[in-house]
Amino acid sequence: MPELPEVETIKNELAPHILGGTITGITLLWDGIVKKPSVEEFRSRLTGQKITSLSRHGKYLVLSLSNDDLLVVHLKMSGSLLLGRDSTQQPEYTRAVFHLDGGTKIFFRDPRKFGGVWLVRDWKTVTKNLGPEPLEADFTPQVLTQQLRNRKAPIKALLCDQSVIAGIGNMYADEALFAARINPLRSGASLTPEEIGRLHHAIQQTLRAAIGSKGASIVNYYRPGGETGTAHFDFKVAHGRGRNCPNCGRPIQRIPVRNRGTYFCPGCQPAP
DNA sequence: CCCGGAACCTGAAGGC
DNA sequence: TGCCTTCAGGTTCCGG
Repeated sequence: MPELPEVETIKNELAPHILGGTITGITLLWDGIVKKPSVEEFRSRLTGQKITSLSRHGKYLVLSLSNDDLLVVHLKMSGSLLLGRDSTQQPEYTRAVFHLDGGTKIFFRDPRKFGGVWLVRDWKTVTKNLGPEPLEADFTPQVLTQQLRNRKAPIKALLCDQSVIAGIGNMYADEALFAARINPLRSGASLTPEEIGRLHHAIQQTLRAAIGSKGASIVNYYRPGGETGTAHFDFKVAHGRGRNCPNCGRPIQRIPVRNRGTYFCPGCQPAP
């Protein structure tokens, strides 16, 4: 499931292969992957454009093009962008292929058809209300305090809310809360300044470590070269069904929070 | 504005 | 062996 560390890794590993390349054509195997504009306009505006830069905003990947259009990509839960050459066999569940001059291909593989691409002038029209980037210098404990102020929802749900913080999803929310020793059901407003300080540190630490490990390959995450990441080997609680807490040895618990599987240690993260 | 739940979508895995 | 249920979860939409 691509979250911030996975999308960051994809951006970094895609860049050297596609930066400066020109899109010569698009093969669509499932039209529904194009969210905006129409399929016809998407194809005509994209063809012939040079890729001038890559950036990431939250879980969105943005390719800047020479005509000032932006190709915005969201992989949602099961999407991957795989590099290939002319001779490469098309992976199963490929929904779109971007052909570049020189023979490079980018396969958008997405078994569950949740992902999408947009061709827009301003990426903010796609990402709507994106909160602060957790790894930017301006993401301070004060900013986190402000984002959680007066919020009654469980902190787990708030961490996964892209308008509160950009880029965190189910896995890293669980990991950050464990590292900060905060129960996922605590309300945002109930956190003390000390707990917010711990959480702020835990979020940055968890995301940075995961980027260092090239992302977590629990299910359906592949890097552009087809390799997996290794961040999940460092997970303490996330997807820890049947395992014990590495700190205190108690069984890791799984509870639903906003219909999402939430893993935590009842000893290290005491109930509210 | 805030909150929680449903819907979207399909393959993998486990139970009986 | 095969059918059924559960799980995986990012985002948007809707009702209260």
